[in-house]
Amino acid sequence: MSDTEHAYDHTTVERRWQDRWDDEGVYRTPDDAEDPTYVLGMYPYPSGKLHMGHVRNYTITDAYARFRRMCGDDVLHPMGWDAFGLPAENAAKERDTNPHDWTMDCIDTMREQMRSMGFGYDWEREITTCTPDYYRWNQWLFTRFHEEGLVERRDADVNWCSSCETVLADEQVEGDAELCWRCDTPVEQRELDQWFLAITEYADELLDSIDELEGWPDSVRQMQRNWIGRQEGTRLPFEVQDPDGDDHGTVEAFTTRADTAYGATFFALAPGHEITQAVAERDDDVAHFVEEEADPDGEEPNGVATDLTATNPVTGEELPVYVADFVLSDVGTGALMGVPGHDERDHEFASALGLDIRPVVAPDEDEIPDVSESAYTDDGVVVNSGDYSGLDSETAREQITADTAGAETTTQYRLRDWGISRQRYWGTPIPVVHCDDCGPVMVPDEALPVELPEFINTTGNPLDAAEEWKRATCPDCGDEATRETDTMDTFVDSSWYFLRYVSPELSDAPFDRERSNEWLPVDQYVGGDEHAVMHLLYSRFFTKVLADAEGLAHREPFENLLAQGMVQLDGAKMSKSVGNTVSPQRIVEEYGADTARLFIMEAAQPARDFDWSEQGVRSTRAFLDRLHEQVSALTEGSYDGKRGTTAEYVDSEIDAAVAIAADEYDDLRFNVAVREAQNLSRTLAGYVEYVDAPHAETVERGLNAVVSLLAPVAPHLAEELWTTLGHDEFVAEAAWPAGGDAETATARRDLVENTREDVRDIVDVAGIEDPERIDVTVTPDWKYEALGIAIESDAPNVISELMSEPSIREQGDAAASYGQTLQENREALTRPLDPETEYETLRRAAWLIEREFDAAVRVQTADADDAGHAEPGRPAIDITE
RNA sequence: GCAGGGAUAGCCAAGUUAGGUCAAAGGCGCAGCGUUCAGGGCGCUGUCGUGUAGACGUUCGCAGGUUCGAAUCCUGCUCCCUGCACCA
Repeated sequence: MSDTEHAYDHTTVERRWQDRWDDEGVYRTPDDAEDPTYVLGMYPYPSGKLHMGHVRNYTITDAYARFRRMCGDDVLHPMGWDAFGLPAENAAKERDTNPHDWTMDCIDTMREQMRSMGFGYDWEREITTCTPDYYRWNQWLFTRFHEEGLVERRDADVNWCSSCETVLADEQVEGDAELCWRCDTPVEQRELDQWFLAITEYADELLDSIDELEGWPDSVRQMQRNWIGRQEGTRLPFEVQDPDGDDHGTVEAFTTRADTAYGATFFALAPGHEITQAVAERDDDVAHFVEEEADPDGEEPNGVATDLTATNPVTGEELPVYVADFVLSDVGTGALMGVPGHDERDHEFASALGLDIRPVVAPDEDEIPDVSESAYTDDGVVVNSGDYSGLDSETAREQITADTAGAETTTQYRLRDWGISRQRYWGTPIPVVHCDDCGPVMVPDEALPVELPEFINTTGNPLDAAEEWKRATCPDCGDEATRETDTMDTFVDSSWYFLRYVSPELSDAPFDRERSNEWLPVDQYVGGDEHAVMHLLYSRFFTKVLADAEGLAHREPFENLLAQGMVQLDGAKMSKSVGNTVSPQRIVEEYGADTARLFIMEAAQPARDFDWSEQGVRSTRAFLDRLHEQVSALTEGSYDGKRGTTAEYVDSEIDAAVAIAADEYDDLRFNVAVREAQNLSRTLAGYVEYVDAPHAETVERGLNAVVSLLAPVAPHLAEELWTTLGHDEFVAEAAWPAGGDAETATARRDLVENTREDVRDIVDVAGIEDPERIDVTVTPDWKYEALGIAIESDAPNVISELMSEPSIREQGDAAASYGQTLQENREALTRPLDPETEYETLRRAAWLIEREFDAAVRVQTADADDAGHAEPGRPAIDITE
C-alpha cells in the first residue's frame, strides 16, 4: 500500500515516537513511586509472534495505563515472558537447536513487535521466567512452602500424555474424551512419585473470599467456585465382611443425604477400590467385571454382585455389596451407600439389577412418593425411618450423624492438591536431592539456584539423561545422592510473577516486601478467560501463602479483573489450525499500529467478542487521516474569526467530550470514550465548514482535546499532532484536559437534541415546506420556580403551596394550569437545567437548527408574554413559514 | 441434572444494581438529501403505527403480580449461552 493515499506516513511517525519514548524513559516507574496504579496484562508465552488476541489484550492495558498516567497517577505497567514450557522443547528438536536459544529468539521478536505496537512498558522491569535469576525464586519459594508443610511427595495416579511424555494437571485434561490440552492426545493414567503443593489447605479461604472479589467477572468467580467444589456431608462407617465372617474392616462412605440412610438397599465399591481388588483375586466374576466390563464413561451403570455384606451403621441392616463402575475411585472415598429411592443413578442401578427400592423421604407425611419408576430427590419429611420418621431432611441429617457411632460431618472438595511435577527439561528444577539414607532432602538456599544443565536431545526427560548433573551430595549427610529430575509446572512461575515486577533485580528475596505491600494488589489485570481457573486460582493460593509465611500484606493479588473477549473472523475464533488469522504485523505495515489499536478498541467493549473487519480498519485509518488534515488546516493559520456563539457551542461540546470520555475510560469502556473523540472531531469539522471565519483558538482547543482523548489508544499520531499543535512535552505525559462535569454536559446535549427533534417533528407533521423563522422561547422563571417548589414539597397538594408564592400567583390561570400539571406528575418530577443555562445552551446551538432548516432562528427568554407552553427543559417553538 | 449469565425494534447491542424526560443510546443494514456529487468515502436526516405544531397508540422472550407509574422490582413458564457433572 502506498502512503500517497494517506495524509501521513505511519511508519515514519510511529518509529519516531517509539524512539523518543525510549530515549526519555517515558514509561519508567521509579522505585520510589508512591503506590502507583498497577496495570497488568497476562504475560505471554513467547511463541514467536504476536497474534490479535495479544494485540487486543495489551492495547487494553496500554490504553488504561496511559489514561491513568494522563490523570496524574504514577503507573506501573510492566511486561515479561512466561518462558518455560514444552513447546520450546519440541521446537528445539524440530530445528536442531535448544530451548533456551529458541525461546530467547522468540522473545526478541515479540519484544520488537510490542515496541512496534507502541505499548508503553517499563522494560527495565522485564522478567523472563526461564532465567536462573527468576526461577531460583521458584525454588526458594518451593523450599518456603516445604517449611510451611505445604509440599508433599506421594505416589499418585497421574494424567500422563504419551506424546508430551509428561504429567498433566487435572485442569490440563480437556473434555469427556480426556485429551491433552496441548496436543489433543488421549490422556492415560500412570502411577508416579509426584510433588504436590497443598492448595487444598487453602480451599476454604479460596472459596469464601471469592465473594469479596467484586472487581471480577461473575463467570470467573463461578468457575472457581465450581472448581473448588466444596460439599458438606456425612461420613458413615460401613463394616464390610465376607461370607466366612472375615472382616474387611470399615469402609467410609461419604453422603450428602444421611437422611436417606434407611433407604439404603445396597453398598457399592469402585472397581479400583482395594477391597474390590482383594475380592477379584478369588472371585472370577468380579475380576471379569473389573477387567472387561467396567466402563466409567458408559451411559448405563454396570455392576456385579460380590459375596460381601456391609453393615449399615444407622440401621444395623446387612446390605449386599456390589462393585459398580459408576462409583469413582477419586470421588469421595470410592465407596457409597446406594439409595435407589432418592438418587437417580442409584435408582437406575437398582432397577437394572432388581434391587429393593424404598421410599424414606416424602414431600409431606401423608404423601409417600412412588419411587418405583424414578427417584424422589428433593428434601422433605423422613418416613419409614424408625425414630427419625417425621423429621425434616435437614434435621434428620444432623440427628443421624450425631447418633451414629463413628459418623461425622465432613466437608469434601473437588479441588485436589496441585501436582507440580513435570518430567520435562524446560522448567524449573525442583530443588531436591535424593539420598539413600536421608530420603528426599531440600537443597539449601545458599546452593540455589539449581541450574538446568545443557539440553540433551532425547525422547524421555533430558534431565534423566544428564548423568553428571544428576550426581550430587546429600546436604544432610554428605553422601552421594541424586538430583530430582522433575521440573515444576509453569503455572508455578506465573503464580507470583506480578510480585517480581515490583523489584525485578532484588537478589536476596523474590520480592521487596515493603514495596510490594505498597504497590500491590494489581489494580487492573487483563487477560483471556482461558485462565479463569488455573492461573488465577494458583496466583490467589500463592498470594495467601506468601501473606501467611512472608509477611505480604495482601491476601488477593488482583483487585479488578477484565476477561477480554475474542477477536474473531466471520464469527469464528481466529486459529492457526483453521487458518483464519489476521496478522498484526501485516496490519501494522499497511495501516499502522495506531489504526490497529484504534480499530480494535472502537469495535466493541473489551469484554465482548467481535469480528475483525478489514473495512472497519480502513475507515478507522481514514478517520486518522482526516484528523491529521484537520490539524494541518489549523496550523496553516487561515482561521481568523472571532469567538461567536457558534464557537461557544463548540466550547461546551469540548467540555462535554472531555468529561464524558474521562468517565468512560475510567470504566474501561474504550469504545464509548473513543467515540467522544471522534464525534468532537466531527463537530469541529462542522463548525469550520459552517462559519465564514472560524475562531482559531476554539478550534485549537478542540483539536487539543481530540488528540488528548485519543492519546491512550492512538499514541503515535497523538504525539505527532500534539507537537504540530505547538506543545513541547509528550502528550503521553500531558495532563488530561480540563472539562466540565459529565452530568451537566449530558443534560445540555439532551436539551439541544430534544429541541431539534421537536422542530423536525413540527416541520414534518405540520407539513411546513420552507420555514422562514423559528422562534425558540425558554421557560419563564416562575415555572422553573414552581417546579422547584413542587419537587421539594411534601404537601399532599402543591397547588396551594405554589399560590402562596406571589410571583407565581400573579400568573393567574397559567399558574393554576401549570400547577395542575405539576400535581399530576408529582412523583416523576426531576430538576432540569435552570432557565439561564437553558437559554445559553440553546442560543449556542441555534446554528445547528439554522443549518439544518435554512431558516433564521431566534432564541429568546420568556420575559415577553409569548412564552406559550414553554416549560423547564422544554422551550416553546414557533415556526413561521 | 446443578450453578451462573442471558432473551431489548431488520441485525448487533446499551439501558435493568438506585422504577419516572425510555418509543428506548450507539453501531450495522436499508432509504432520502447533501458534498462543484459516477461509485466509494464523508456529512445530515429517517428507519413500530397513526397524525396538517412538538401528540396519541402499541412495544423491551411468554403469562401474571406490585406501583400513581415497570424494559427496570416480584412469581411462574419457555428458549439460548457458559461452566461443572455417573460428584455419592
